[in-house]
Amino acid sequence: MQEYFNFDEVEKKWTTRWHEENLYKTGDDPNKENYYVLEMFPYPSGNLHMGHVRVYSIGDVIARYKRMQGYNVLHPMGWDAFGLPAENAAIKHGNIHPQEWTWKNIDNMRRQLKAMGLSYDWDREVTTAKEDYYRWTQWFFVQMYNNGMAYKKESTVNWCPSCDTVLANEQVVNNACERCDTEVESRDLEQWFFKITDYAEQLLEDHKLLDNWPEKVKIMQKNWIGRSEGMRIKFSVKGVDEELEVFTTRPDTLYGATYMVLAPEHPLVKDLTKGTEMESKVEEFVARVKRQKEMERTSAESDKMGLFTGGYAINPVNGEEIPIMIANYVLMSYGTGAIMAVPAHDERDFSFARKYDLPIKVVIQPEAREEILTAADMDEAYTGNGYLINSEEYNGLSVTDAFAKMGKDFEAKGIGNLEVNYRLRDWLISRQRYWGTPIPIVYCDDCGVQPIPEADLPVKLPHDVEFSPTGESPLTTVEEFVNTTCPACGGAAKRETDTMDTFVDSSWYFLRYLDPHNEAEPFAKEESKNWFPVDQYIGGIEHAILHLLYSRFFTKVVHDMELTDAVEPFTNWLAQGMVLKDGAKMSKSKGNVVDPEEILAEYGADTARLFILFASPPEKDLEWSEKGVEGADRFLNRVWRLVSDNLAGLKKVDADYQIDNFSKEEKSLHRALHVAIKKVSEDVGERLNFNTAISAIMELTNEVYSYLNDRKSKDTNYQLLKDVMEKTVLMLAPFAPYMTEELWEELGQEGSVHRASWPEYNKKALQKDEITIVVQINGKVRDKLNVPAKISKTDMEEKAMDRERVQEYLAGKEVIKTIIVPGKLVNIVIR
RNA sequence: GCGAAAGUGGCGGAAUUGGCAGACGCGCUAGAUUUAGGAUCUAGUGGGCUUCCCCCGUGUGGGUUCGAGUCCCACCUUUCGCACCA
Repeated sequence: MQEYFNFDEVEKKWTTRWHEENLYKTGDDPNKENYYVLEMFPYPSGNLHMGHVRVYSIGDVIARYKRMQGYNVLHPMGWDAFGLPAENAAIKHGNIHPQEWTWKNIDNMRRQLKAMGLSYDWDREVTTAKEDYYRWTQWFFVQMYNNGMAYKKESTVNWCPSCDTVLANEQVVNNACERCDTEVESRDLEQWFFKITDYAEQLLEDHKLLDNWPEKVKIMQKNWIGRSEGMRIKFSVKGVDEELEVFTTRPDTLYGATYMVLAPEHPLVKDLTKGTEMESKVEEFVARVKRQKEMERTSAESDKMGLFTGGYAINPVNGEEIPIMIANYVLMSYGTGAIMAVPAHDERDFSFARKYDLPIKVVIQPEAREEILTAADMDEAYTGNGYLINSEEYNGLSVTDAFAKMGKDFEAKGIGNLEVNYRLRDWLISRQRYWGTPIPIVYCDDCGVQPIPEADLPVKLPHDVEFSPTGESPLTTVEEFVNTTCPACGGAAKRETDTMDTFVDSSWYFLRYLDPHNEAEPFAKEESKNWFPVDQYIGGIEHAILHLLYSRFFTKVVHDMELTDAVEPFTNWLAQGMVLKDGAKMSKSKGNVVDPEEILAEYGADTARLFILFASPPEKDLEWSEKGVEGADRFLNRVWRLVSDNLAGLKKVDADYQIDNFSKEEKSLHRALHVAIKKVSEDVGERLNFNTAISAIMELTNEVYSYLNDRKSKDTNYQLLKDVMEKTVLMLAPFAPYMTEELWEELGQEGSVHRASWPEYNKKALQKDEITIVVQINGKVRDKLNVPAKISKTDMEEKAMDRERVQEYLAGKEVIKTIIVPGKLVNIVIR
């Protein structure tokens, strides 16, 4: 046996054997429970980065641990292979096709993942850009078109001028493109949408089922969905035969409405101003607001701009005539695009009213205030609780009671309806780019919009395309693609040329893994019963809204299509932290990138994995440290040497012994073993705290070293040592799969360590004969003493009191009381 | 502005239920081994001090408690999310 761990040799040896034995094939033992662990699949950029190393190391430890625990484990890997960088690379380099670029990257990254020793079932590899996958993405689209979940409409959408395509709302961050950070523009276009808003309530409601999701992420999604309860109230408009509807969360302040505001895009604006002296002014104003960037318009700090339209609305409760304004701070995309303004009790309305000198009428009186609140002494809106004033029969009611009573009354009188509104918009899925799933729709002059029949799927993405971005989909230039026949009438028709957002591809890949070779359906329902939902999902928090919300939506759609019983895709989600170097995220521009390939070449996969799991708990950010990597390497070699140095002795015996006549040192080592098993099992299995699990194994290893050092001249108990080493190797196996496999073989074991059972601890072995208790005087530790483990409370107190040191402290003082925590401490309170 | 999380040695971090703060690792110091270096092993390593005794110590200030890193209140700093959504 080598004296040190030669990772290169060992990795080569076991990579081959594992492949030959198909060791990580998904289990199908009917006597075992199933467990599905999944990490977010990568975009094939070409090379792994440290973030990948971290997330896949975490997933692999869980997969390996669960296998050893006796589960059938589904642990698959694939490629989020459609997307812009492939096209951009093609444009930049001129001579490489996006497909070729992608396939090449996948090959390289697959090689890198394999080098990391990850236990994937590669037979289930899924690639979203392959026909056998996107065919089913299209199939889902057609199903969704047929049940009304996919539809086309013209609206104002976000356009990224750098990516030359529209974006979904979720892909716009601070008014900039989530991918390239370019400021987005608004365009009015006809686009395809998924009706995610139909599921707004359920997406919120079902957060309840996601106990083990980070609270933060649920809050982010909740904010994004933006549910608010309120009322839709109808105002009549003076002199115009039309009603003006507003949405408000404060119907209780209706008596305080002193003006109305329409979004500049509101259709009523034209009706109100047509032919009036205001017409040209209003038109000018609308044009000005439209020129304003979305950012300026929707930022809380920016100035509110408004203009009187000349029209008046009638307050339905008291008949008051109130002026109708238009203003930039009211958005057409939320609610009805119009509001009733209650400046006394809404901050935005207040600042607008002050700026344009509009009346302010107080209708809520703060409970705590003695004198009556008036508009004159307000310098900000009062939005808190209180009771109603200036509101006729509702005077004196609390805000909550008024809301309830007015809601009921207004509904009865036909003034308004209780309504729930959401900030969430439908998901815009069309993209004007080449490298994506074609939308399976044709347009026929006679039959209109026609989905492609199932039998004709996939609509293949043509290969030879001039894909330089022009703002229109590159597919429009491919005549063989565009010109087709109508599936309904057989006449000439044209294909949809937009492709789908790649987030569509990744919204259901976790379902395809269940049954990746199924040619008849996206997956068999039976397989979803076996494996779905994912028991443990792992990935970056940057997808808190995007991918995770879309996947939840998709799962609910698939559920309602009766293809699965599950309503949520990911039972547990671990959001892993970033990998930092010098306190900052690794990036090319900062020049602080550490290439995983170099680390693997220098230290091997086991060391790289061990370090990245040891340096920090998985959900926190991790500071990369070359010294830390060396430390991990040192530890693995310490374990290796324990086996190699004692191999002769270990080979002679079995791990079989009676503890009854163990020496003190042997007992202590035996106990340390079982303490470690308990700790590691809990940390890996329940807490997912791999850093402390590894430190527990290190402590055990340190115990073995001190045991061997203490006994230099005496006999080593090889039976015990063998047991300790076997179990150390088992516990280390999920972290360092190569080295442990080699040691397992050296220890004379048959079969793979990764098919062996996880060790169990013995409760009895954890017990101590003698324990150390602490004696405190007034809460300060003053003495420690060793006592039998089974000592009674009174004996504890007695022994503590007997101590010389304690007596010194007690001299001349009065003992007020003593607190005794069994097995831990005695605290003597003196005065 | 609102919301959430965090703040512990020189560094990464541990302390799971209110009970010995600093496990484990890095770094550092000393010793052993070695021709030397590296590697390895052993011991030490929060600060102070009248040095084996005591005092101080988990962002700051207060509080609850026999006892607080942990609970409560106020504040500071950092990170993240939201930010005219009616």
